[in-house]
Parts: sequence; structure tokens; C-alpha cells
Amino acid sequence: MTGGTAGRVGPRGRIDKRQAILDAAFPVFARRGYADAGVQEIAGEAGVAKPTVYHHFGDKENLFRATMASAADAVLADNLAVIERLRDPGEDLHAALRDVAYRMLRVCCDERSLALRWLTYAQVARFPDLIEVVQGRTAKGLGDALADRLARLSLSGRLRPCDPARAAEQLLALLTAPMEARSGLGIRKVPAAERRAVAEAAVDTFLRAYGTPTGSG
Amino acid sequence: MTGGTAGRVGPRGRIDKRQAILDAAFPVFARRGYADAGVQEIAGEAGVAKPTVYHHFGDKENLFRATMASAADAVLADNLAVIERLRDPGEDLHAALRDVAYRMLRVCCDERSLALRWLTYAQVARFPDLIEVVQGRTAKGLGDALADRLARLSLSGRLRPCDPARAAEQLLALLTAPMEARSGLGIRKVPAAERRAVAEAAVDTFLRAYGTPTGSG
Amino acid sequence: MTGGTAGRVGPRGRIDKRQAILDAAFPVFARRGYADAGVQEIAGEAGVAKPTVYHHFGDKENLFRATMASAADAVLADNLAVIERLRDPGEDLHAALRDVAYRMLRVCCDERSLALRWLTYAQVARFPDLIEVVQGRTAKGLGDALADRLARLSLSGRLRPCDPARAAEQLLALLTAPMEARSGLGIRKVPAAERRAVAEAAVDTFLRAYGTPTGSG
Amino acid sequence: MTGGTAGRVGPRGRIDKRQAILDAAFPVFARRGYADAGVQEIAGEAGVAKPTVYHHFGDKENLFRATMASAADAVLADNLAVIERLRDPGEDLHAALRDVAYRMLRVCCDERSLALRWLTYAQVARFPDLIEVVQGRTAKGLGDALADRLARLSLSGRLRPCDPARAAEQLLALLTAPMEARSGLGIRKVPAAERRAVAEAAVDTFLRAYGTPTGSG
DNA sequence: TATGAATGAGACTTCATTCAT
DNA sequence: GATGAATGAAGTCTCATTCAT
Repeated sequence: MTGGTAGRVGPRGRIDKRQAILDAAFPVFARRGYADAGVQEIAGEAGVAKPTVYHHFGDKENLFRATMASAADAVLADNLAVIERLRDPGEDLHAALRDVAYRMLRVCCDERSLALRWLTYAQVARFPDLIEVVQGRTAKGLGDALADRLARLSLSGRLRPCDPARAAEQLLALLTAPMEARSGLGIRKVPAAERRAVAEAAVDTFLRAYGTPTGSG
Repeated sequence: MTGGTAGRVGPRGRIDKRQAILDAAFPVFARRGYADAGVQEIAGEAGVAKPTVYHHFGDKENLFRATMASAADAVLADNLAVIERLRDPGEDLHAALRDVAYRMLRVCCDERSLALRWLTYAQVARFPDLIEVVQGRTAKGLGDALADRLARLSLSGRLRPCDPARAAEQLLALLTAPMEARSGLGIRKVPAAERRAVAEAAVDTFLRAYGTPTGSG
Repeated sequence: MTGGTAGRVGPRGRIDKRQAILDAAFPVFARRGYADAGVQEIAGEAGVAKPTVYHHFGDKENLFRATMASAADAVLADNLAVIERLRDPGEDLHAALRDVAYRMLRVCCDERSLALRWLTYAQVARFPDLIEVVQGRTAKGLGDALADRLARLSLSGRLRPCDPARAAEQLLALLTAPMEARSGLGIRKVPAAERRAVAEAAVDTFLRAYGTPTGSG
Repeated sequence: MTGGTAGRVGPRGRIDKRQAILDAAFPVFARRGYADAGVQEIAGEAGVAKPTVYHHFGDKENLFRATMASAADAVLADNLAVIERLRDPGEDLHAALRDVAYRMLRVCCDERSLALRWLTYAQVARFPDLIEVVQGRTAKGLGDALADRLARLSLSGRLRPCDPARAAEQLLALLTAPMEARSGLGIRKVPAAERRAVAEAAVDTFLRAYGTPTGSG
């Protein structure tokens, strides 16, 4: 009842504008790339004046870093939510994995995830430290969480004894790399059916290599 | 017979300058990225004047496309040379695959390959058609050639019956994706031992999924 | 009565801050020049926030004027103190003049005096009225006081009959102009010996033109 | 006959534009001061585009330096032309000196000379090396030339034996310093009569100190 | 009263591109 | 065919100044 809408001014003004800038910046960077994204345009889409952006972030590089970190946080949260489904896989492990795999592909291929990867790749030369920030909050966090799930499955005998980190790394590889190639780095829209096929193929190969005779049945 | 040295002027002068520009352009684009690479700098490194670049390539976009295509050709040639080794795998299939895998990782991680991927990713928004050009000459060409080898191996009973394209896709995935993650998109230098471990793990999983009981022994 | 320390808040707080701003402003203007001196920096050095400066002085121009007037007052006070020494020159007029001349040169070349002159010159186009304020409080006041002394000396027969204003003007000219040239507008540090030589030469020439056969002996 | 008008294009284009920029820059700097003079405005008055200015001078600082040097050259040339008149002073030395002094005051007080001094003063903090450039080409050159003339006069017995450099320095001091004070650093327009009076007073004092009984008669 | 936040205007500088030689 | 010179457009960043607390 005390409100909380962004339009309010006052002590909340600062934090609201800061977040508004971050929210506006990511799509612009994603559209234009770092070098071609104008601070002017970002400010415009955020509904603030250009100097306000500089007031909050100092310069364009800083703004970019903050934007990327913010986006990476959001992407990781989505991915982790999907993986949670492996905590209780039910009786049919194959089906459960397939389901999670398919959902992960959807998350990995949504606009925001792809843009995040583009931008990271694109600016790796200019912002080498960005890799740690982004990878740490996406691939690494995702891999760790997945490895946790796989370790449990291995302990409970539903996967063969193995290094769960390696297994997680490879399952992710089987999912993301083909998807990346087929989607033309995200340019081509991959139909749901094909996405499902990729997930199925990845899980199939994964279980052939890591499954137990009885685990998936 | 009148000479083919680059410095000479004459009938070859034009084509030589064109190639000199291409050769100079790729490192500059790789260092600075497309937007930050100045035509001035490229011309300077090629030893020509700026208008000469425009004379040959029309504009910066065209120059970029030509540069990327040229680099992609070179990368593909390197990769194909490696895969040729699978034409006669010898008795120990596991060892042969491991050897090829390791060599492919080396090729995929050299400076030129990485720069090519960076630039492609970075400019995918501005040059969507570049993906076809680059992927067609690298990933696709590589996948096709690898599928050919795997099909032969399957037919000869050393791999289980399978879709060779899918198998090739997954083998490449198991190789490149972990490598990409570990190398921090190429920023971190991955030691040879780790590269070897990635190759070994990939081949191991691949053969568990696609091998035959007698194929690799 | 409740205290007059600067740090205290209360009735004196306002006037203290005002003076703190003035004291901080002059060195900043002197370092950077009017256009390049930022209100931000001045506020920072004064230990107040930017709007406080605007609260007290309205705008930058006003702040500049107030700062210059304050500095000019201080410089004039120093100069007048020196000239007072001519009130009772003693028996050796030459020596007394030489002594006063030397001291005046020292005052004219201290950091604050130079900065005041720089800034006046520099902003004469933008603040034409500043000249009256500054000159009125420095050169003019100094000339008048000196003329008074010289008139007395002329009346008492120690200088030949003359227009004391003109004599003062020329004595100051013989002192300041060579000094200005030699010091490179104050950039070069003039050694005390050279300063002394300039004073001696000025007084020598002055007494040749304005002295009486018996006046200086 | 081959022409030489500024409007011509071709090989002469470069040098013409360069000079046009210099000629346009000085008045703008003089009007606005260094910081407030916009490269845009300078380019506009020179009839060229802004990048052309940067093409020729690199940056604003360089442009300023070149502009000041060019103006200093012109001012020195004017002053030297005046002093040449002392080469053959004629019978009435007093009259000759007075004439030269008056003409020098006119040169010293013309718009260009004053602007040159303003700008030098104003920017002495930011361009300390400018002082050498400007003073070297104006005050120093003028003092040397004047000293030469005075030395001749001393040798021929029309001035008493003296250090000509010191004499020149003091004559210039007696001329410029009062003028500077009276003109309010050039802001006030000094009437010709007053200028004449200053010259007369300076020469009078100078000859009292440096003349010989018969020299001026 | 003193301040953090916000703004509108404008500065310098660089770049891709095109004439005229 | 190759080049020095010139340009129009645009971008990042800073500053003096003013609300609203």
C-alpha cells in the first residue's frame, strides 16, 4: 500500500533509475553490440537523461559490465530452476532427463541467454574479465548444480559410478554445442521438434555412456 | 617468369595488394573487433593508402566479409587435414580417435580459429549471413567430413550402427564445448595435459555410446 | 558567545562556510583558470556540496568575482605595508628606496599576486569590470600611496620638483615591467640576486631622473 | 601570373587552408579565450570543416600553439619596423625618441598585440612553454633590437656610457607599464593625446637618466 | 540549511567515405 | 590505379545549474 511503483520519486528514485538503466541497457547492447550501442539511446529507452547514466555508472565500460552481470544473474536463476526438477526424478530417469534437457535448451536459446553469450564472445578481447563474471554466473553455476544432481543419481545407483563434474560437463556439451551449431549461433529459429530431438539424442548418448542397465527403467 | 615477388609492380601488383590488404585486415579485426578496427590502421599495416582499400573492397563491410571468408578457408583446410587421419585408423580405434581428437582441439584453439569464432559471434547481429559463410566452411565442413569417416567405421563394424551425422555432431560437441568453457572462450591458455584429458574423456564417452564390444580392441 | 570555532554549527556556520568556499576557490581558479575550474572541485576542496556553493554565490561568475575581490584585498594590504617604510626614509634616500623597491618586488612576485594578475588578464574579456575591482585595489592603491610618499620627499627637497603621480607611475614601471619580463610572467623563478639587481637599476635610473644633487647623500 | 588567390584548389589547397585556419583562429581565441573558443567556430570562420582543422593541427592545443606563434611573428615584425627609425635619428634625439616611442605604443596597443598578451597570460598555467615562444618573438626580439640602437647612440656620444640592454629594458618599461595600467589591460581605449603624453614622459625620464648634456640638442 | 540526484547543452575528437590529383 | 586532403555524422563525456529531500 505504500506503493513501490517505479514512477515514484524520492529516496527510491535513485535505485529505481539505476535499475531502469540496467534494464534498458541490455536490449540495446544486444541489438547493436557494445561499440555501436549509444549511451544516448540507452538513456532514452530508460527514460533518463544521458548524464544520469554517467552519474550512476561512470562510463560506458562500467555500464556494460554492470549490465552483463545483471543479465547473467537472471539467466542463471532460470537455469537453476530447471535443474531443480532433477532433485526428484521419479521412476523413469530417461524421461526425467529428457524433460530437463528440453527445458534447459529452451532456456539456453531464449533471447536473453543468446544475447548474453553473443556479447560475451564479442567483447572478450576488450573485457577479458567479463568472462569470469558471466561464465561464473552461468555455465559454472549451472555445471555445479547439475553435477550435484548427477552425483546423487550415481550414489543411488541410477547412474554408473563416475566423476559427476565430468558427466555434467559432457551432458551440457551434448546439449548446447549441437544447439548452437543448428541455431546458427541463435540466428536461425530452431523449431521445438528439432530442439526436442537434440535433447533426446543428447540424453540417449549420455545414458548409454553413464547409465546402468536398471537405472533408467 | 618475370618474377612473382610481391614487391614488384605490374600485372600482379593489383592482386598482390589485394591479398596484402586481406592478410593485414584479419589480425586487426581480431585485435580490435569490427567496429573498433579502423580502415586507416588496416591500410597502414598493409602498406597502402586508405583509398586503395576502398578501391578494392568498396566499403568496410565488404572488406570484413572477404577477410572472414579468407580466414575460414584456411581454418577449414587445417581441420580437414587432421580428420584425414581417420581414413585408416589402424587396429586401435580408441587410440586413433584420441589422437585425432587431440589434434582437432589444438587446431580449434589456435589463435586464428579463436579469432574467427570471436568475430563471427561478435558480428552475428550485424552480418547474419556471415554465419553461413563461416559455419559452412568450418563446422559444417568439418562435421560432414567427420561423419564420412564415422560412417565407414560403422559400416565396417567398428562402431555400432548409427546416424553418422548425429554421431559426428556429438563427438564434436564433446570436444569443443568443454574446451570452450575451460579456455574461457580462448582467453585462458589451456595446458596440453588438460587438453589431452578433455580429448580422452570425449573419446571415452563417445565410444561407450557408439562403440562395439570388439570395435576398439 | 557560545563559541567561534569554525567547526561549530550555529549562527557562525553560514559565514564560515562562505569564507571556506572563498578560500578554497582562489587556488583552484589559479591552478585551472576560470573556464577549467569546476564548481565541483571548488566545493570539494571547501568541504561542502556543490549546491551549497550556488546557495551562497548564485553562479560561477559571482563566485569568481567575490574570490578575486577577496584576493585583491589581501595583496593590496601587503603592498601598502611595504610602502609605509618610505614614511621615514632616513638619511640615505637611495638605500631606503632600494630597500622598499626590493621588498615590493618580492610582494609582486609571490604566488598570490601572480595568480591574481594571471586571472585578471585571462578573464579581462569576459569580466571587463573585474579590472576596475582588481586594479583599483592593487595598482591604483599602490600608486596613490607611493605618490603620497614621493610628494613628501619632493616637498622636503629630497626629490626634484615633479608630478608625484607620474613619478610613482614610472618608478613602479621600472620595477614591475622588467620583473615581469624576466620572470616569464611568473613562470620562471627569479633568484633573489637578480631581483635585487632589478631593484637597484630601477632606483638608480629613478634617482638620476628625479633626484637632487644633495637628496640622496 | 600563375595565380595565388586563396580560392584556388589543388596542390596549393593544403597550404592555403592551413593559413586560413590560422588566420581565423586568432580572432576567435582572442574573443573567447582558449577554453571557450570552439573548434567548430574556428573551422566555420576559416571556411573549412571541423575535421580539416584536426587534419592539419592534430588537436586544439596544437592549433593554439601554432596560432600564437604565427601571431607573435606578425607582432614582432611590426615592432621591428618601428625601431628601424632609430637607425638614423637625425639631429634632435629627443624628438626622434619621442616619435619612435609613440609609434611603439601604438603597436603595443593595437588589438592584435593586446590579444596576444591576454592569451599568453591567460594560458600560462596550461601552456608554460608558450611564454618562451611568444616572449622570444616579441619582448625579447624587441629589446634586443632596441638595445642595438641604443648602443650605437651611446658609442656616438649621444647617450651616456651605459649597459644598452638595461637601458632598452627600462625604456620599454617606462613605455609599456604605464600604458598597460592606464588602458586597463587594453580594455579602455586610451586617447592619442594621452598616449602621446605617456611617450613624452617616458622619453623625458629616459633622457634625464641616460642622456648627455649635448646629446639631445 | 545543505545535499544527492538529475538534466540540457555543448565540447573535443574520430571515423568511414569521397574528390581531385 | 593510387593517394593526400577534405568532409558530414556521430559518439563519449563534462559542466553549470536546478529540484526535491
